[in-house]
Amino acid sequence: MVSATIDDVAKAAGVSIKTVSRVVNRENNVSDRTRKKVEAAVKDLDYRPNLSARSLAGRRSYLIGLVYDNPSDNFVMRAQAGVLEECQPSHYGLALHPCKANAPDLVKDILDWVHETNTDGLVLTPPVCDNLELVERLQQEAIPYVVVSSESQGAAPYVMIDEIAAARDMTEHLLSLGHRRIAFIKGHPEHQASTLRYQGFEAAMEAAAVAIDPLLVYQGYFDFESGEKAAKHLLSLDNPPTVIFASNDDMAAGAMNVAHSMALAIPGDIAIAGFDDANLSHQIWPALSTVRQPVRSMTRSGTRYLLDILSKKVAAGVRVQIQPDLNYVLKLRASTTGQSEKV
Amino acid sequence: MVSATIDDVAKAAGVSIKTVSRVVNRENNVSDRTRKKVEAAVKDLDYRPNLSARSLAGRRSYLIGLVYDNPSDNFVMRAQAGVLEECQPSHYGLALHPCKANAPDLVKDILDWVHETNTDGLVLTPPVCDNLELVERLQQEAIPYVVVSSESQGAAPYVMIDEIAAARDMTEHLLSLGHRRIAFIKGHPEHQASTLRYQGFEAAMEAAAVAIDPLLVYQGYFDFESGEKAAKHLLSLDNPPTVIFASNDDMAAGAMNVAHSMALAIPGDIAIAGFDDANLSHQIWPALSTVRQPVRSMTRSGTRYLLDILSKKVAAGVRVQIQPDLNYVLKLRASTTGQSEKV
DNA sequence: ATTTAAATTGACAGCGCTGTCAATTTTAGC
DNA sequence: GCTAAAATTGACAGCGCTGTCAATTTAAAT
Repeated sequence: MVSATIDDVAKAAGVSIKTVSRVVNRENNVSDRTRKKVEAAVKDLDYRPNLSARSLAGRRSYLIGLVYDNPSDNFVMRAQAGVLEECQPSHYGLALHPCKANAPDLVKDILDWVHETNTDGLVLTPPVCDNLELVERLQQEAIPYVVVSSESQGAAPYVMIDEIAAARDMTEHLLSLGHRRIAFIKGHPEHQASTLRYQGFEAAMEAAAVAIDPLLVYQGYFDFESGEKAAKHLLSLDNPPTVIFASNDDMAAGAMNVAHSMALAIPGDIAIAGFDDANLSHQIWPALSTVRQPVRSMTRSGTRYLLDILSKKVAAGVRVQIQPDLNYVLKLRASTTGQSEKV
Repeated sequence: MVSATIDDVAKAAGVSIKTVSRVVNRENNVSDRTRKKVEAAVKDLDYRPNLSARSLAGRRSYLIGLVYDNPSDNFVMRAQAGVLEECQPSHYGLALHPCKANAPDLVKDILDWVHETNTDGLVLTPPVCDNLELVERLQQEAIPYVVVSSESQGAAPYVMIDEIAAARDMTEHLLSLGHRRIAFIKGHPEHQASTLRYQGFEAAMEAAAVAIDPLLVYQGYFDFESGEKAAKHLLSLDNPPTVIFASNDDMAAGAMNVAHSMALAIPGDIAIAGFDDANLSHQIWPALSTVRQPVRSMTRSGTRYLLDILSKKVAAGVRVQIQPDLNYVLKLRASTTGQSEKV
C-alpha cells in the first residue's frame, strides 16, 4: 500500500501539481472552485505530502530542534515533553541536540547540526542560551530561535518565570521561620539564573533589613558535588548558618548529605532549601523545600511562539517575553518546615 | 555560508558522487585508498549529508525511533544518549516516542507513528518491549526492532545484562555481611526484569541454604511510592528484616525515606540495596548500594545491530542476544556497608 | 601470461515536492 | 467590444541524494 503522491492528486483533480501544492499549503490565489476540487481529491486519495520531498524542495525540515546541556535529566525530559506536545498537532517533529555548553566549537557544532538537519527553529535552554556568540550567529543567519527559562540575550522571544521573585519568596519563607543567618549557595557563574536567584535573595534580605553575611555566600556550580563542597565549608564555620538556600536542588541535595554525615538534624540544626523541584527533591529525606519551575509548560509556550514565527503569523527577531501558562510555585516541605508537605 | 553538497566532495576527492555516498554510508566495496581520499575531502569541506535528500532518494527516513514509558528520567536519558551516539557516525537521526505502556491502543498508537514518521527501525525499552502483541505486529509488518534491557519476546535481537546473576551477586553481598532476614521488594509484575531479579535473589538464597521468609517478599511497582508502601509494611512486622533489597533504586529510595522517618539507622538498624544505579542512588543519604546497568552502552549495542540490519549487513528477524560492551557492576555503598564507596 | 571471477567505481535516472516565471484566464475600465 | 491590469494556473528546473546497472580495475586461478 503505497500512499498517493501529488501527481495522483493532480491527475484526479484535473489540475497541475503546482495547484495541488498551493491548496495543500494554503497559499493565496487559488479560486474557490479549484480549491474544492483539489480538496476532494486529497480526501479521496488520502493524500499525505511526503515530508522528505517537501523539505528538500522547500529547504526546510518541519523539525524543531531542542538544544540542551543541562545536568538535570528531569529538566531535559520536561523540556522534551513540552516541545513534543506542542509539535504534534502541527505535524512538526523534534530533533535533539545535546551538547557541551563550554566546548570551544559550540557555535560551529550547533550551526553544522542545524545545516545538516535543516531544523527550522531552535528551542534553547540554559546554559546554552546564555552564550552570546551563539545567539548572535543565529540572528545573523536568520535562524529562528526561542529561549526557554532564561532571559534572551539577543533579539528573540524568551519565556521565563520571574526568577527574582521566586527566590525572594523563598527567602521570605525562610525569614518568616525566624532564620537570620541564611547561607546562599550561588549557581554556576555563567548561567543567568544564578544572578537572578541571588538578586531575589538579596532583595528579600534587604526588605527585611537583615544583613547578608558575606561569609555565608558561597560559589557553587549547580552540581551535587559543589553543593557538598559548599556545605562542608559553611557548616564548619565558627558561626554557622541556621539555613542553607541552594540555587538549585542538586546542590541542596549535596548540602543535605553533608549535614547528614555531620549528624545534624534537618531542619532542627540546619534547614535547607533548593530551587527547581526536580524529581530528586521529594525523593530525598527529608523532602526538600524548593521552587517549582513549570518547565514543560514554559517550553510549550516557547515552541508555540516558534511555530507561529515559522508560519509567519508573527514577525521574527522581536524580543518579547512570553508569559508561561503557569507560574512558579513554592513547594514547602520538611527540609525547612519540619513537616511533610501540605497538599 | 551554504554547507557543502555531495557534488563538492566528489569534485574535491576526484571521484563520483556515488562513491562519496558509499563512503558516507559505510557500504562495502570501497578500496581503502579511495575511502581515505573521500574521508579527507569530507573532513576538509566539513560535509554533512542532507537528511531530506537522502530520505527522498533512499525511500527511508534515516531515523531510529526510541519508544519508552519508563518512570526513570535517568534511564530514558541514558538510552537516548546511546542511540544518539551510535546514530551520529551513520548520520541517522533519533525520533522520540514517549507512550503509555498500558494504554489500550498502544499498538495502533505506535504503528501510526511509525507510518507517519517513516521511522526505519525501533529501539524498544521496558516495559513497552514486554508487550507481546506489539512485537508480533512489528514482525508481521517487517518493521525492524531491537529490544534493550529485556529479553525479546519475539524473533528479534535483544541486549540485556544477566539480570539473574546481578541480583544473585547483590544478594550474596548481603549474605556475606551476615544478613539472614533479607526482605525483597519485587518490581512491576509486567516487567520482565522483575521476574529475573527475583530469580537471582532466590538462587543466591538457595545456594546459601537460607530460607526465604514469604512475609519478607513484597510486591512493588518500580516507583518511589510503592517502595515507601513496602517498607512501611516490612519495617512494622513483628520480626522485621535486617536488610531490604529493592528491585530498583526508586523503590529503595522510598524504603530509605520510611526508615529515616522511623528514625532507624541505615545500615545499622536496616540496610538497603537497590538496582539500576540511577543518579538518585548517590545523591541520597546514605549512598545506595546498587547494581549499575550500563544502559547507554546497551542501547548503543542495540542501535548498532539495528543499523546493521538496515544496511543489510545482518539478516533481520533473528533472535539473538547481543552482548553489551560493558557488563553490570555492583556498586557497594554506605546503605549496606556503612562506609563510603571504595574507588 | 592468460582467462575468469570478484571487487571497485561511475553514469544516470529518478525520489516528490516547491520556487520561479511565463502563460492563460478573468475582471475592470472605457 | 476592446485593452490593460489583476488573478489564476501551469511548465519546468531543480533540491541533494540513493538505487540500478553497466563499466572498469584488481585479484585469483590456471
